[in-house]
Amino acid sequence: VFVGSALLDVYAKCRNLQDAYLVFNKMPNRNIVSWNTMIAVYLENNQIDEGLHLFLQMGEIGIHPDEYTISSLLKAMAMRSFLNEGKQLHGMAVKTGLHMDALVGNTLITMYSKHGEVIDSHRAFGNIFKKDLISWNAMIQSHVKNGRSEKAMAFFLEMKYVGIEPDKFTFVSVLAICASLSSPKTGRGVHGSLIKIGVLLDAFIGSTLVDMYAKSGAISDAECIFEKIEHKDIITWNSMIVGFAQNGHGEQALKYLCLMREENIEPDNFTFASVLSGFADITAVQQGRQVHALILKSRLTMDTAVANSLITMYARVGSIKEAEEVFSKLTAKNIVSWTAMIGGYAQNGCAREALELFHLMEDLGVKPN
RNA sequence: AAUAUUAGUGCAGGUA
Repeated sequence: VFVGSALLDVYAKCRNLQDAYLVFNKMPNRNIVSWNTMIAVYLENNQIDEGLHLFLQMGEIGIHPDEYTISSLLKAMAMRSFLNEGKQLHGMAVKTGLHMDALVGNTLITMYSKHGEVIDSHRAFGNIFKKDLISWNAMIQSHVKNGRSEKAMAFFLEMKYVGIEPDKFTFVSVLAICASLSSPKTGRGVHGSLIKIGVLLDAFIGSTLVDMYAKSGAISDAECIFEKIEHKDIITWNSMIVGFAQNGHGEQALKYLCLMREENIEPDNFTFASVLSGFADITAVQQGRQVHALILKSRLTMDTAVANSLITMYARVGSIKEAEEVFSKLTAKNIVSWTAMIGGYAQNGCAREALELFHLMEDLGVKPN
């Protein structure tokens, strides 16, 4: 059984669903770990129904779920449209007392948070018998994601007060608060304490710092951190590039796009949307067209955000034709696409076109915001 | 001895 479960997990980590199921099926004896592993495999591969099915099967043959079973299911229920199922599972957990378990409780915090239910999230936190570091991290993150910076900060202070040492997960959340406050002072303080504690400057924490300083308008601090990060990943580069773009340094953003390509890091849609938005401010047409060409040449399929940036950029420089072309080719238009194009017409004195497009949008059932 | 829970980046419009 042990070997079988281990093997199962190996296939699971290799994303080999069929082989994992074969192993599971051929196992002479299955224990709770075998079931948990197999259920988790399905859930992680987005086969939610199969996962739930297996969960029911397990119950039918009289194997009781443990905290691992419940938490992996709850994690999957954090996705949209699964709130009810999540609540049912929560109910089951309460009956068996598993909701007081940290593993289950932590997952509940996150599940409710992702559904925007901060109060239930907080309740789940309160019900955990022995709160651990992850409980606090999840709770802080829950508040951050639901736009409650002060609450998040309060939890951060409280956790330190009760003697729990924050880790890099904690700091990522707290730095996100600082970024949203645009307060370099607070950010520097937090930065100082994470150094004190000895958190390493990896790509994750580094990118968060770059983002925080950039959003606080301290672009030179952001650059300074950026240089110090040894293993930069794509998000590190993107954070720096957005930083430049949002602080009115479109040229720098472009320069860093070139630099990252020289380092053989493939720009993604985030990169391009950021660089282009930087051009919209400085009305740099030629560079914008170059980047546009670069996108078309690359393997990347541009997403809506990139197209929207192109529309805005072309509209800003008065090239309505090019904006229209991008707009018409864009299949997955969202409200931003429509607003950008309508606004583009308006700013170029095409009031009639703007109105017509607005009506077309409504006719297609897109609601204005 | 095998399974598990928390973290980072982008696009339009808005009164100083």
